[in-house]
Amino acid sequence: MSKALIIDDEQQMRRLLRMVLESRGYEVCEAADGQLGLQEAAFHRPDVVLLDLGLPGLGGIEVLKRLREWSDVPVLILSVRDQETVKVEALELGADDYVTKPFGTAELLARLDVIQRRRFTRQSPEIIAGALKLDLLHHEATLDGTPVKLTPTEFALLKVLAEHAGRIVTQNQIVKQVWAGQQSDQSEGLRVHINHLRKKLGDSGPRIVNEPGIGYRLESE
Amino acid sequence: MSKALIIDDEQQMRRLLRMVLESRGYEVCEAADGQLGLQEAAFHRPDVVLLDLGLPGLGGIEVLKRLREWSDVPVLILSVRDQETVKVEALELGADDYVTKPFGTAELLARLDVIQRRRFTRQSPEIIAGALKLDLLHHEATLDGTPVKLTPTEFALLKVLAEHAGRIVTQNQIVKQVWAGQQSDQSEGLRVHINHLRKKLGDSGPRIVNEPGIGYRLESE
DNA sequence: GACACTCTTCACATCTTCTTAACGCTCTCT
DNA sequence: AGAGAGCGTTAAGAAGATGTGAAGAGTGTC
Repeated sequence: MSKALIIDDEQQMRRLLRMVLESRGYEVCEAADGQLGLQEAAFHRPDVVLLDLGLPGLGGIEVLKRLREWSDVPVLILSVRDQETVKVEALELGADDYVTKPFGTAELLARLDVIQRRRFTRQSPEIIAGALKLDLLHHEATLDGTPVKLTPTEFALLKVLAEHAGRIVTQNQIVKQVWAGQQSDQSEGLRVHINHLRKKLGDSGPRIVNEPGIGYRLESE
Repeated sequence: MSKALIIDDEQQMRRLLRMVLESRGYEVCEAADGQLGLQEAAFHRPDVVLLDLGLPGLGGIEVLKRLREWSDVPVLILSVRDQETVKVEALELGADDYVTKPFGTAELLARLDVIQRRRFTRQSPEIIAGALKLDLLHHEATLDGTPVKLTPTEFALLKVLAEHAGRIVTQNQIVKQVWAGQQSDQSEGLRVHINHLRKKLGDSGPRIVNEPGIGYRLESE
């Protein structure tokens, strides 16, 4: 049975969520503010976290940031409309998805399913983008079946791009995910590694195109 | 209520499908060949498409390919046995699932439910104003589904306008939000960027209207 | 210690984007 | 009609971002 942690300051919302989740077979625990939420997360080790962005005191973003320092637990953001900027920030920090209040229970459960399933699918860890295949388990990359030798950072970088193949990935997002937990500005080195990747991928594979001022995109032709 | 589009050349099959779908609460529209199907899809914007692979003229595969050029709508393939190669091709082109004729209504509805739910996967925070869509996470703008290339400031500017779509935004407000944290007076350059945006949005998209002496307004329509 | 490998840093060339300035148009007020 | 304000449009230089090669620092292996 899966454990879910609800971090929300409104008691009414917590009660609603608990009902919905328990009816789906989740084991539920609650926290009324960010500080308590982090403690609960550390203690109960939930399988999924539902996090309200509009927390008093320790804000939702801050909670997510600290949580991500030691945990990969899937996080579903609960937000109200017109918090677009905050939502973007949350997703960049590694939140898995979000729902906008007020939300339908069907949608909530569907999204929970998705991010839970993503967890399990990671056990057959492969990312495929056109002719490119990344074997996450063995840290091996193949292009049209022939292996490509990549260094650890190159692999991590390519992984981020391939996960969002076809879409733009912000330099911020890349740096945050590839050099997680480092403070020094790596945006310089990013260019170099992109350069190396492009050479190794050659002409046959997917192209890494730059969107000036924004980030990069992996084009699977 | 969800809208479903049936693309099949056999009238009998269309009638059967319509009955099943309407009993489930779908709003149904039909097309007897691929060409019409694409037109219907563009016009009615269905939430799900049921596509027969054995279409005369413009084949099912071709229809799917063209559909996917501008739409992410979930597609359920209807095929007869022994079309394995074609089915694989369809799935690779972005079809979501298939049922083999003859099929049971229960199975059909079940699969519809599944691919409908998949619509929820991975939501990005976005602003929508008519045909225009701004994906804030990926910094991507699309007009009727086709991507529009915007520079960072253009994107920021359009974001401010789209957030208040239909209402007037003062030049002051625009400048403050787009060039936040800069002191130099950008109200000159604003005109230039508005000009660029109008060109890129073209005639099909929402118009940027000037309110003399006040500011600008995005007319969604 | 020599070597191979990787990551980072720097310098410079190249390209994109931003800003500035200039000019013409339209509208309003006198 | 003329003057001025506000806006649309265009072009060009400035500023900024990216591509690319190479050199040095750190690491682990033999």
